[in-house]
Amino acid sequence: MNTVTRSGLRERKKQRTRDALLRVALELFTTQGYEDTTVDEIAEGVDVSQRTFFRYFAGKEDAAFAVQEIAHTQFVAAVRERPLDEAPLEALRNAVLEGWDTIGEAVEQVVPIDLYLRMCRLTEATPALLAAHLRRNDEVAEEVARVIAEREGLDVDTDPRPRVAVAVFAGVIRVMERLWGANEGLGLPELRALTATYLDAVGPVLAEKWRTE
Amino acid sequence: MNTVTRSGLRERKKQRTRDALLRVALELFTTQGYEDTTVDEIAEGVDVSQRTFFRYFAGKEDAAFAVQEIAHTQFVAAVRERPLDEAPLEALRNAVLEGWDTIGEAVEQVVPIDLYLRMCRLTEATPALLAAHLRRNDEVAEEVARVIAEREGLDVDTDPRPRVAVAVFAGVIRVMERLWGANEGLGLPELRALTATYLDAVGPVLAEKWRTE
DNA sequence: AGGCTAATGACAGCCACTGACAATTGACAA
DNA sequence: TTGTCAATTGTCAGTGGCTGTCATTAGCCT
Repeated sequence: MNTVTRSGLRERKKQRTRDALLRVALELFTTQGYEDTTVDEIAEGVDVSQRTFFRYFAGKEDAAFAVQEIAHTQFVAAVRERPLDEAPLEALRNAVLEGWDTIGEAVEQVVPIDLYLRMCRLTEATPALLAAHLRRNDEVAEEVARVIAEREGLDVDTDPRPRVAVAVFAGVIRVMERLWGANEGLGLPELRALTATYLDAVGPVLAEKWRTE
Repeated sequence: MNTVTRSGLRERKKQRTRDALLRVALELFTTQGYEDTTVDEIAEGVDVSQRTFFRYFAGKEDAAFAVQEIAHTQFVAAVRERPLDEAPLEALRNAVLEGWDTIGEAVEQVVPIDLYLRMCRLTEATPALLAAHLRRNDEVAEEVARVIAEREGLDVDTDPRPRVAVAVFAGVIRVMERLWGANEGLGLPELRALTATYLDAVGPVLAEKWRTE
């Protein structure tokens, strides 16, 4: 005769194991490098078998991006909730800037924010991780393109504009990521500012001539 | 001392081995899938040891992109040789369109062009390959950004415009790649036309409002 | 308490990839 | 032509990511 514990002991235990694996994984990745960290080390650090690690994560890579996925989910949701009177690129811009403001608390519920930022840097510096990151970005772009198309009442497979708009936007974000990865010690506020600066650069880029003399 | 004698028996033999490995690899990839093809199978198909395969290619992935790299190299070269009076995006556009016209002969010297096109489709459909492809694109983008910056006499680390321009361009190309991958049976001419169409869509995308009613 | 089921560990095996060393084979000069 | 040198290759052993299988453990429910 137990009060209906919505979250059984089982569920809580699973959650704790997953969190522990994630934290240990990111900690090891960021301190000794992604390639130089074995799954056995991670599992050992949480005192579970290697097999258990693979029951929680599809692979090493999956653990590396578990936190990033929070950011992606949040961004897509933000785009969905933008007022309909905003133009597409305006909505994307506002959504990403809003994201920089709220990402902190969202991430902090799983791992320290500092760990997340270090992981981002590592991604930029590790070829295998960068490749995976770009592919995930590509998937998010497709999802966002569908959202934009729906906002504008367009068919994403007929009208090229939604996908092109998102591609342009994603490209600029990517440039910003690269820049951030290259410069040591830029925090979230600087990131926000950089994003705005780079998005503002899109207009001038399309001008015919850049040279003034 | 003859400097011309690049054609030692040794050199020719090596070249033949490499070509054979490449052809067999792509043939197997495109017929039975990338993941379902083992390096042992490829090596066996050329009658060399697995170890030898890894002496010619850094990995399975490397073989999959050996041909694509020809296209990349050619594109970068084309951008470099564009007349200086063309605006940045104009130069990129012309370079890529010119690339579609000449890619055929360049590729055909190594593998049948049809094999290359099938490989491109496979890349789009195989997550691991798509990730690697996007990373390589990213590298090319950085290289091209430096070329554009030099053309315009700008410092690529100070002025955001070269990288942003290339990112916008690369984004549009990516959208086109995805579209091409989704539609069966589009050949090179259609690809060329699609590229032009999508590049033309960039301007309208930046307009404030898309909805006309 | 005892049966049911989900979570785990232990083990075997596949595949990509690497280092080391010995065998082979083209290149080149005596 | 032959012997020496260096490049190419094969063999073998080993590491690490990842999966299937099966027995064991541990939460849950009556």
